[in-house]
Amino acid sequence: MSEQKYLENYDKQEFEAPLITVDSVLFTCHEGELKVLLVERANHPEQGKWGLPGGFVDLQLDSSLSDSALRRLKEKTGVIPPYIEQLKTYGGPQRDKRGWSVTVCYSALVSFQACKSHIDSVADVQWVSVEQLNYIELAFDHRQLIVDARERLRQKALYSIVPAYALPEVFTLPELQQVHELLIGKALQKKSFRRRIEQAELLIDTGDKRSERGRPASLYRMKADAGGFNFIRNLEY
Amino acid sequence: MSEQKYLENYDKQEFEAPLITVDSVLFTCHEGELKVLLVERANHPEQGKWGLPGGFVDLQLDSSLSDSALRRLKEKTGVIPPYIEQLKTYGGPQRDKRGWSVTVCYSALVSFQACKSHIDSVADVQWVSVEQLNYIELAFDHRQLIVDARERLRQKALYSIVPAYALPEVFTLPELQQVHELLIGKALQKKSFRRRIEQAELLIDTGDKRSERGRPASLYRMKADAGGFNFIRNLEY
DNA sequence: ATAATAGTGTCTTTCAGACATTATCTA
DNA sequence: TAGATAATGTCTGAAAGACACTATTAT
Repeated sequence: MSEQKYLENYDKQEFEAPLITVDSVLFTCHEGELKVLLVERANHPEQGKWGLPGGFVDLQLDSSLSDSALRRLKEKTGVIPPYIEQLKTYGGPQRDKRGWSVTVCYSALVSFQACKSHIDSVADVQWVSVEQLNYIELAFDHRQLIVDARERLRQKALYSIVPAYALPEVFTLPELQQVHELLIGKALQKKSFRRRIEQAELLIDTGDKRSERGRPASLYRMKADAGGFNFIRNLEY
Repeated sequence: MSEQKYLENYDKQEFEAPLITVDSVLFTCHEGELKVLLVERANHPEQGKWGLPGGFVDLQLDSSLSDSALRRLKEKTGVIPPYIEQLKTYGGPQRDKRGWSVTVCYSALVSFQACKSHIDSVADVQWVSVEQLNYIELAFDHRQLIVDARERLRQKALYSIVPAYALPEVFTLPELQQVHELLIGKALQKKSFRRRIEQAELLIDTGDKRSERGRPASLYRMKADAGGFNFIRNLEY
């Protein structure tokens, strides 16, 4: 049989296939806390529980998996987050009551300000601090996905400045250090932190300063490729 | 409607879903070369081309995605590889002629010896050195999956001794260094390489030595948790 | 002036790079 | 003994940790 004949006769339904979804763990940093975006589930299964933004791939709308993740995040936040990375794919017969299911999980970062107005305007989307997560019942295995995303981001904080994407476009070095400390779960040496960022020339000094109690801090923005830079040596943990 | 009623009425076929497969890039090191396991495709599509070991998830046999990957690798090599890690998931409408498809890709390592007899006994499975890959037409986007797996393993070689899983259970330090050099694509300082492994106490000296031309080399085996260890400082590249 | 926060100076420590030297095997 | 390969000694350099010190604002 030729390949063409094979394709004409191919029946996608011949074998039972898993359900497949794409979910995202979207983090931000606000008021000194690390927060995750949760969505209240409008439909079964797990109706009424809170879970990660995501859903089935739309074969018409989505031309890639990251497209699908970004489409959902845009729906829920009003913006395309500046950082998204594929985390891991989870699959098994138990994680969804409808049957064998697979979810491709993404990890993303956005500033609180970028989506504040959009999120304030809807009732079924909220930022939840990672501390409060323990007191909320989450849908499916989403608690595990958040744990894994957090651990990955923690590693990133040790050898990159990717966490800067959880801040507004313009930020101070002490603010950035705070995000890293939140993720790593440990205080960092101011000097070490600044030194490595300066030496790698990852930030642009805007020339402006921000003042509130004490000496004003210089304001920086990330260079275009700064998110892709990895230090050769990790911070201690 | 109750969740129970919802589940009873749920029709998995209601929405068109992507095809979903699991593929693995299995590496080994043999005769100073890095090699990848390829399988000749018996069926359409891409019949006759060589591709990665993998296939559709079997909802009865597989209880997780890694199960599915390991089942295929066992079929093709006769053994369960000692190292497997999820690499990345690829999805889109173009990568498989049958339609929108997703593949969850794993990266794995095994010693050449462990599966030599099994692989020699079948005609549709072979080790191909990464150099030769350029001259072989590969199915789907498998060339890209191999490139990505190799790049990930290259990174691992800079901060871990995961590449040791591409060697037999017992190996010498010069052998291990050679695998790292193959992956990183650069000669390493003998002293630096040995020092970090010694200091981290990742290997057990078997007490035996292997002799062939020159001073005999000590034989080591990995400690149980050595694959999970990461150095805080990378080798240069 | 004081408190608060931002930012620097500088010494120590850690660990990889470089490369010369020594050790132990076979032919 | 010569050649080959394994393993060590040791100096240098790069970059993080520690922490005291200075700088700049508001009240």
